[in-house]
Amino acid sequence: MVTVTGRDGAGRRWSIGEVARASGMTVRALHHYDEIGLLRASERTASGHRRYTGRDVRRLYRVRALRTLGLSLEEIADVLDGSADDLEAMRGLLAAQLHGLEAHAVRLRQLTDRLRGLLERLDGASMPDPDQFMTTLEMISVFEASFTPEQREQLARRRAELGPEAVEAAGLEWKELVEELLRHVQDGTPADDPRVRELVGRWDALGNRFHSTGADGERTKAAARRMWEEHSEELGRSLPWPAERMRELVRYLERVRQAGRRGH
Amino acid sequence: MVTVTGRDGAGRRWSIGEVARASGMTVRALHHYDEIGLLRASERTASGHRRYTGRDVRRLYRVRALRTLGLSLEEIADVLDGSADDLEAMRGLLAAQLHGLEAHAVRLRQLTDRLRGLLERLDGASMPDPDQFMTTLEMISVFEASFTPEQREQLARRRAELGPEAVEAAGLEWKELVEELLRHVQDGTPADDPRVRELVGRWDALGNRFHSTGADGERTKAAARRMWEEHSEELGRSLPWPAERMRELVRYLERVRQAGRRGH
DNA sequence: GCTTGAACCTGACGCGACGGAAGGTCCTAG
DNA sequence: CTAGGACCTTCCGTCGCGTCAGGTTCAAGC
Repeated sequence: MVTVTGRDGAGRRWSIGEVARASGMTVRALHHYDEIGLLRASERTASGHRRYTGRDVRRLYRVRALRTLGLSLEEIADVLDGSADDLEAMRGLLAAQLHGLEAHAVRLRQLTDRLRGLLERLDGASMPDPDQFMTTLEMISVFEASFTPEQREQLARRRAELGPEAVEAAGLEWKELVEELLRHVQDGTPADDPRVRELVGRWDALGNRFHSTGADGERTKAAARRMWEEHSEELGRSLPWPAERMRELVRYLERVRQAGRRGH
Repeated sequence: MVTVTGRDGAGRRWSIGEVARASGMTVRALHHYDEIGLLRASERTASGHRRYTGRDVRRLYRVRALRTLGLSLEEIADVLDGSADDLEAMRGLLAAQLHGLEAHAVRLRQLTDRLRGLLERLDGASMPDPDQFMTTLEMISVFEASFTPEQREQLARRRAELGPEAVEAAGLEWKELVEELLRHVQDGTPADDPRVRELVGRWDALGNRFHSTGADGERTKAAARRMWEEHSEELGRSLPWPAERMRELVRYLERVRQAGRRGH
């Protein structure tokens, strides 16, 4: 008198509401799965009500399990309809999913780190001016758009190697260089004047300290130069000098470097 | 002869294509920002082409910067249109964002851990049967639906405290209990028989080992019992006994416990 | 058989941040 | 004058459902 749940003829049938309550899904979700063909009720009553068989319910449990792993409904349909529950396909899918999630986690970590850093600076009361803060944000945005993630990481490593006081000192030296060069721009000092040539040499050396050597370093330097050329406007706004004068300065720098190459 | 970039009259205008190239956004995105009112070009040519002013471009840079922090366009519009760039509002928004992302990161970690665990089991070759693997997945899904995340963590901690060999031993003891009790079910042993009462006592003690004490532990136990009652079908499928007999066993257990309470 | 309330049905819109295509207008250089 | 590139608006699609709206069916009580 053993009731083997046969291929599909025998056994209980469940209404959509019963299935929903038992599985913790909503009726609407089941409707949706039916619509997209992921899980259709094997039978309908004469009036069109869905009747789910035991097989259907088992399939739903698999769907739900795979959903909690973050798979898309399409991926779930593919693997469930794959030839005889192919374990290899499943393995590949889960591995790919893990890969994607790990990549996502890395980006998330970077984001939270940046947010924490920003909030610290905000809390440090060292930034009382809303406009200055927004401008800092803009600069960060320019910075991020100009370098690849690898280059940014390279720059961060180099800064860490140099240490905070060296970075601070470099900032001060750079400030002096800007002041002096701005005076030369205003005075119309020719681009092949040895004095400005020396100043630009110090400028470039200063920049080099923050780049590593080798082909990667060169590419990073080129990206930095492009950033200055294309975004001197925005970068200038966060500096204590007028943006227009900074643009002129960048153009002047380029002329001095060219004169140096020709003179050599 | 200082050209102060006036309120809005003077200065360059940029076409949408120029702005897109300079900012790294797509023309379509700028159209979208215009549509939703986040960033509209201050002017139009007679024929309807957008002309962006310097102010517009500056706003775009802020939008882009805030987007890289993961804020929604609506949130960005709110802070940018807030009264005079309110720093407090900004702080609150960024703090909330950080909070949300941290919560997201936690869920992501749990997910990747689970995926890694599953893949290890798959690689361990200890699971050659696709159907068995799918059934394991279903059980996980039932398990996760039955307990709150806190309860799951509580159970995991308790298992770790007991150590793997104690868990293994408990599994074996439980298996024996099931076999003996199934025989009593089949033999129709009355629910108040001292032998089954003793067996059920051991069963409950076995379960108690995995729950912590106090109100939390009680709630976890209740959730476990509900899981057994409502999902003996699915749980039974992954066990070496027929589901129907497991269902009978669960009902029998309940009768024995009631008889015990009455007899006392 | 009738009524009533719960359960069920289909169809459609909405969300978020755009991508992409269709079909037309405008601008500029040759 | 013409070609082609830049620009315009409008609309559909994405993903996984939630949430109506408006109608039909079911099960129970009278």
